Amino acid sequence: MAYAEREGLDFIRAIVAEDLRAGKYETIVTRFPPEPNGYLHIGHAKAILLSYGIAAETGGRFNLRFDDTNPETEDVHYVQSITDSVRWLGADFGDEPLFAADYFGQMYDFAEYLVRQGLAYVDSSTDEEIREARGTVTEPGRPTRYRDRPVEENLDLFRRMRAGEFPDGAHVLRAKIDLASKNMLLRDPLIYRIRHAHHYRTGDAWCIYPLYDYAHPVEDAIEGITHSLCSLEFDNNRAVYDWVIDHWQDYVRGQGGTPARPHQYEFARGELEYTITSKRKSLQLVKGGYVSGWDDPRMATLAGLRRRGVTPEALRNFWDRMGVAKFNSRIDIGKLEFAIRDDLNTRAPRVLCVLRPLKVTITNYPEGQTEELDAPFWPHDVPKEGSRPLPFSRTVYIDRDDFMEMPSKGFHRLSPGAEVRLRYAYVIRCDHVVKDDDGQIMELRCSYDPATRGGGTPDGRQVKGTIQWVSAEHGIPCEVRLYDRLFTVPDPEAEEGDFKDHLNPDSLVVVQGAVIEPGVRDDAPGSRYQFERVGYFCSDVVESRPDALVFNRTVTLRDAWARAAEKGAAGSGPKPEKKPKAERAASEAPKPRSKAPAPDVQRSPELEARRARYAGELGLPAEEADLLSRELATSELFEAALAVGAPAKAVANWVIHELPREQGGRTTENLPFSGRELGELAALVEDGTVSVTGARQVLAEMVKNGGEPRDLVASLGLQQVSDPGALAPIVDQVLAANPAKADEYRAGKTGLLGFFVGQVMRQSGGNANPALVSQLVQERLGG
RNA sequence: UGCCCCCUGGUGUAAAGGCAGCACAGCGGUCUUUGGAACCGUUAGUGGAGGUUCGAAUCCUCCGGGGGCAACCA
Repeated sequence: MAYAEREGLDFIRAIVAEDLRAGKYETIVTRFPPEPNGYLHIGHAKAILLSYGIAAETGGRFNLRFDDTNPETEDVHYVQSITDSVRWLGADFGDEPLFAADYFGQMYDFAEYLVRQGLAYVDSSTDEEIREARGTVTEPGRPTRYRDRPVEENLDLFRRMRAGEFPDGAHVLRAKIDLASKNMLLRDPLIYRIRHAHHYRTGDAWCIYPLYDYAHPVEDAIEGITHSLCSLEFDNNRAVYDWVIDHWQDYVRGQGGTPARPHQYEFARGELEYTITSKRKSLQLVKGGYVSGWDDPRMATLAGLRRRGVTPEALRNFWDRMGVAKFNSRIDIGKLEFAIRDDLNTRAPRVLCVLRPLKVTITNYPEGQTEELDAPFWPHDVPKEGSRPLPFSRTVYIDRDDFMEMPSKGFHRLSPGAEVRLRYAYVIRCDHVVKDDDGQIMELRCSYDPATRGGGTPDGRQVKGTIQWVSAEHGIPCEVRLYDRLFTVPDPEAEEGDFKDHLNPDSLVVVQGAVIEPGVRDDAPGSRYQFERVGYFCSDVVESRPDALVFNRTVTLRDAWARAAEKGAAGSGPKPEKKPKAERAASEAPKPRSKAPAPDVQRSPELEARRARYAGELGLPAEEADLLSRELATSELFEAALAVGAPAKAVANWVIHELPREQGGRTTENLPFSGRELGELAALVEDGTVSVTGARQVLAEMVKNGGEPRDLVASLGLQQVSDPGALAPIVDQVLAANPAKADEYRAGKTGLLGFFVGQVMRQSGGNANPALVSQLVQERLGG
């Protein structure tokens, strides 16, 4: 992955690339922090692969850290399965996983520090009291009567909590942040609670346990994590994360250390159509016997996928192709299937297996004769070597689906009187259909063409169909498990009622009595194959044995014939309508308004008066008057800028449209320049001294370091060039350098105007008059 | 209901204010001893309305839609 260029990188990798470029970190450290209370699923794979991938690509480190701060739900059994899955995926986390529980001592010490700093307090309210005092989304919270406890009392109580003097729930430790915050999570979050519970790792050493919002940032800081990646729903938690980290830094510095400064970034978790990932619901499937266990090949768990025959590489490629963004979606299951096929195509040797055997007697093949045909394991386009001898005899099995007594149009396999090729063997013709008394087809009597040994047709005749077969005498019976999607609807959890109502009754079809070529008998458990024309399979690691082979279908082959047949079938129409991405089209879309309505903004009388003056006396549009008078700081800035003398409209544009872009995270109050400078900048644009493009560069510099606009224009060399005589040569040069594009433009691709203007602007160092350039380009190109 | 995040073809995504591109799916074709694979071609998109700008998917505003937050879970 090219970190030198950020183009094409997902937004998180772009941030990492930028941090690396800026020298913010020497090495990138990421982590995957599962709670050991369940199995990993395919969505976790995305998170693991993202964090691990970034570390690997940048030569950094990746930690697997168990976030085991809740003794009541966690178990060492999950530690094992999660560790196995992460290793299987190929995410290298060093020798051993890490455990949050190992940091309990440091977390406790830091908590005492917070107490001593007056940043945390022991609240002895009941949980209902705390919840009630927290307020609601529309009302601020209120302090409980313990919020202003003296530091010494807090410290004493906290130490006694830790010493085990109190029962569960008697007290909690809370961070003292802001009870009135619009962000509910900042309303004095709980950071420690009392739980006299046995912890799978620390035993009974602790009876107080830290909560997520406190524990997680501390864990990250202790490990020196640089980029802490998590899913979107933790967005609101980032404010607490940063609060904790900020104080952690003070704490560590106070001890003479140099603290790490991790940052949290959120991305959309990966969800897949036709699967569920909820721990609770998955457990229902397991407990209720709907599946055989957490590693049932139909489960979206990594254990299940693995048993189904999916490789880690397929998963890696899949998630790589999916990318990373901030939009929650459910991914088309077909994309996963593609990635699996794409991977297995070059990985799985081809073998012959007949799922539903139909006996074929080759009447002109000598009774008792056997011969061995050489059959390659790989098709011509897979660059791998190897073949095996395939025994052929007078009686073979073919799949019942490959014979049609009354062939439909376009069917080119076997039917009465027709020819088909037995893969790697001979061309046969069906002479006679043998039926039982009920009319069931029992056997086909065919003749073979000895000249076609190996499958070729020396006479050049066309044999369109080629089918798989197995010698009856040599083939070995086996069980084949055909797995399909577990649910019949793309989003089972979103459906009304019980998600189990949407279980696919055909998600597992067990085929007994299939017959496979003998060569596979002693292959290792878990071996993967393509059963030619059928699909990708692997032998089941748990239940397959040489004398009782069991194969799991990983994925079917893409099947153009089946698709065409389905399409031709009576009125089957387009496939089940997909749920629109978002029911966005409120089709009776109402009221296009010419002017956006001013929202209800509570304004002080003073600001209200200003709004009226901006709209009236200054003649600004209502929307701009509204925007300028919402906050005092903005209004003050505007007024000061106005005093310089530039037109109100121009000044308003800079305050409303240009400043926010450059402002970044800074608040208007904290800008290193005042309204006067902004007004002067606007004036410089008005009198043509600098172009808007150039002025934006000046503004960016002003936001960063302050300064006088006029001086900056000079020092940055941004005096606008509006002389056609000076610009024309550059325009001509750009046009001459891109003759093909010029032709395209003349042919009607007018979108290229922006390209040409952009090129000229770049070559002129950003100080050409863009309107003039645009005009020049259009003149030259006959626009 | 307050705050926060998000919205690009059917699907997943790219484009740091300057050519809307890639992949899957679809459709059509070539090739083929797998109705597989590969290859070629092709359909289709910036939620809406305003604004800023020479130029907007990108910046501003409003509207619409999706998601998150009022656990002593993570």
